[in-house]
Amino acid sequence: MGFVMTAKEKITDAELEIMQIVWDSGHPITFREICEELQTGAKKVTVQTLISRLVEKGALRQEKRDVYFYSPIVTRQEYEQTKTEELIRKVYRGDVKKLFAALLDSESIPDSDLENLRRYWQEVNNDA
Amino acid sequence: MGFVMTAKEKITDAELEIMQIVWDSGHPITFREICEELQTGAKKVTVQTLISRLVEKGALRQEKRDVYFYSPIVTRQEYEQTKTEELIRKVYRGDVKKLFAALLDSESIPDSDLENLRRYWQEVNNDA
DNA sequence: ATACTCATATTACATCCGTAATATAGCGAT
DNA sequence: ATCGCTATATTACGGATGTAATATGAGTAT
Repeated sequence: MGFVMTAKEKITDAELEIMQIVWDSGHPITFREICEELQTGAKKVTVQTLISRLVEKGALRQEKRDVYFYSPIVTRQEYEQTKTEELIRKVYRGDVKKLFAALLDSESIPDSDLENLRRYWQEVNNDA
Repeated sequence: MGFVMTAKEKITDAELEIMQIVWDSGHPITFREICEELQTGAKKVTVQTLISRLVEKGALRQEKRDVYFYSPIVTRQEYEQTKTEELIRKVYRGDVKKLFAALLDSESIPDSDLENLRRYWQEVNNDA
């Protein structure tokens, strides 16, 4: 019932880059490691700000060892789910079929997936 | 490629409410009509600001008749497409299959669509 | 000890976004 | 001519966001 939703929905684009790295690494990681993985070219200080905000928001857990270690509180699945539902709700106004239609049309979708999806679409539209 | 993208991607949530109304009405509509359709409870002045910003951004066209009439420059399809690709790129990092997985798992998705989708998913995963 | 580097904290700052107050200009009722 | 309403324009303003400068304190190399 939308109780934890607040945190997940509020992760911003720049913060998401951080979360992706933490999610990818299956274990608690340090500031240093995060910086090493980051592709964005942001200054270290900037990365620190983003991490701090994620901790404030309750998206990351911070454990003090010798140095801070970070691990996700919001899981990747939760986040993906939230953002997907948000897309359906806001953009497609609840109509999932329209999302499918867009997927079928997408140029950013590779090859084989598309072909399968297309077949599926035919089926659905035949008995509808 | 990617030449008009700027405008579409930058339509914000509040602005999207306006676009949805303009898209729904198949013809150029006035400020008054937009206000009547809007559910958000925003003050008229606020609606004006949003419309102005949409015109500035090149999402809406403004024609002076007796009074201004607004019609979309960015189409609903273009917008849906852009936002969907954005989701796949940023959240799923290009992996469409993961989007499907999330759809299958979604509690916010109604009934029969889900059942069809589930079947499709089985097929795909059987020969993969 | 000194000078450097690195982790962390505090503060800054421009732009965007949601929301709106205020101002002006035209039209219709009196 | 005047009052009031409506359409449009201009300005405002707090919070979020992306980006970062500055400060501080601990550890390391010399």
